[in-house]
Amino acid sequence: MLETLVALAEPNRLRIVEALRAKPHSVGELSDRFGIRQPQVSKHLNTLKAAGLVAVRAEAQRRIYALEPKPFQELDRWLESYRTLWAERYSSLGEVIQEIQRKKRGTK
Amino acid sequence: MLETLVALAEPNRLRIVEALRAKPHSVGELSDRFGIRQPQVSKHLNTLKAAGLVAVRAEAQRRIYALEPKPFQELDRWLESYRTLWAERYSSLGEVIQEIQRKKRGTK
DNA sequence: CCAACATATTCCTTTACAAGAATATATGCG
DNA sequence: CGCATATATTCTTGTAAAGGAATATGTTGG
Repeated sequence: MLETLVALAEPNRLRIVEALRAKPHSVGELSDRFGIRQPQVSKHLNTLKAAGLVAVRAEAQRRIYALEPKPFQELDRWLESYRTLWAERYSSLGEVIQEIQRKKRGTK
Repeated sequence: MLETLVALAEPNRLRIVEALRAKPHSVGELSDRFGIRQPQVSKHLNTLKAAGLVAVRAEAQRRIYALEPKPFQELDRWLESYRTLWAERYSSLGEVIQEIQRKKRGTK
C-alpha cells in the first residue's frame, strides 16, 4: 500500500499514470505529450514498474507501457476501511449495496 | 489528489492515519503507540492537516486529531476512473451494483 | 551488417524533507 | 501565581530522489 502511494505521489508519475488510464503508451509518446525528457520518462516508468503499477510489452523498437490493475484494486480495498468515515452520507440503500459489494470482494 | 497522495506516502504518516481510522487520538497517544518522538508526531499531523486529511479539536491541554472524510472520498472518486481496468473481474451482478453506486455518487 | 530510431543506464548536482535536539507556547491544577 | 503536563516551533543535519547531460543498449528496416 505504502509502495503504491509513494509511486503515485510524484507529479510527473501521476500524470503518466493518468495518461495510461486511457490507453497504453510508448515512452516517446509520454515524453512528447508532457514535455518530459525521455530519460526521466524511462526512470519514472521504471519506478512505476518496480511498484507493480505498470507492465511493459515490446512492439518493434517501442516499449508499450500499460497499467496493471492489481495495485489499484488493493488501493480500492484499502479505502473500504475508510468508507465508514462518510457512511452517514449514504442512504440505507446505498449502505446495503456497499455491504454486498464489500462481502463480495472479501470472498474473492 | 496529488496533495493527498503525497501526504499519505510516508510511513509514519500512513501509520498515524490508520490509527485515526479507528478513532481520534491525541498527539501523546500517537507518540506513545508508535514510539515516534512527540515533535515529529506534531509535524506529521501538521502536514496531514495542511492536506486536509485531519482536523483538530482541543480537549483540556490535549489536541485530539481526527480524520476528515473529504480527501478519502475524493480518492475514492478518483479510483472510479480506474475501475474499468479490472471491471472484467466482476460478475454481471457486480457490475450492476457498481454501476448503481457510480451513478448514485455522480448525482450527489 | 549498418544506419536510424527508440529506450535504458550512468553520473552528477540540487533540492526537499524527515529526524534529532532544544526550546517556546499553551492549558489546567494545586 | 507557579508548576506540571501537553503540544508546537525552530534550527540543524543527513539522505533519498528528481532532473540534466551524456552515453550505452537494443531493435528494425534497407
